[in-house]
Amino acid sequence: MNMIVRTAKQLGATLRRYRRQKGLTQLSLGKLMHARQATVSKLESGERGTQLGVLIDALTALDLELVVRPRSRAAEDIEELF
Amino acid sequence: MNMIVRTAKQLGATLRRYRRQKGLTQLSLGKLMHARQATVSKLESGERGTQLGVLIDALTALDLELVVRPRSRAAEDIEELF
DNA sequence: ACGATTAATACGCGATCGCGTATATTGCCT
DNA sequence: AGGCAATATACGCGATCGCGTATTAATCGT
Repeated sequence: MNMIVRTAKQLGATLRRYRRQKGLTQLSLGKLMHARQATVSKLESGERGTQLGVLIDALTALDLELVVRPRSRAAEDIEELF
Repeated sequence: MNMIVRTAKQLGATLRRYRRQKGLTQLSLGKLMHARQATVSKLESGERGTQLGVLIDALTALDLELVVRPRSRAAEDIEELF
């Protein structure tokens, strides 16, 4: 279940999905990454203003990693799902 | 050439690599994404404080996408390269 | 339907962003 | 070595972050 992400909203939605999958609440995840529940909320809602560090901390806490790669044509179909 | 990224520094280095590969300078990329050359510089240097929107704009301008996925054990070996 | 957990939003604060502009500093090429 | 392009830093400014704390609003299970 690897999620392709091109926008802040997609990124937020993806993180939320992984968080829930791990049975975490915004509060518990926030504690893991030393951030407030409100901050997690903003990140997941796809606010572009959020700091990069918050994203990195979330990835670490959720045991996720990023792959950066050229955009794939195939992915464009999937994009609609968001 | 898909880059695995777990830290802000790795992310910056990866973006720089892709930018150069496309023959762009920080200035020209900055114009594409409506940001200053200095902002691109900060992003590539891996400053965690950079805003998420800047990253997204850079990905768009460079025609890149992100894949979010569980951390792979194998990737840990490669990590040292950074 | 109702209480309880979870998520979204608010206020004031200090810190820091990206901005325009400008100036070091570095790196490359002949 | 010299000169130019590319990158890193700096200043002041307005905007916005994440923070602590708290309060709505939404979601869930029974």
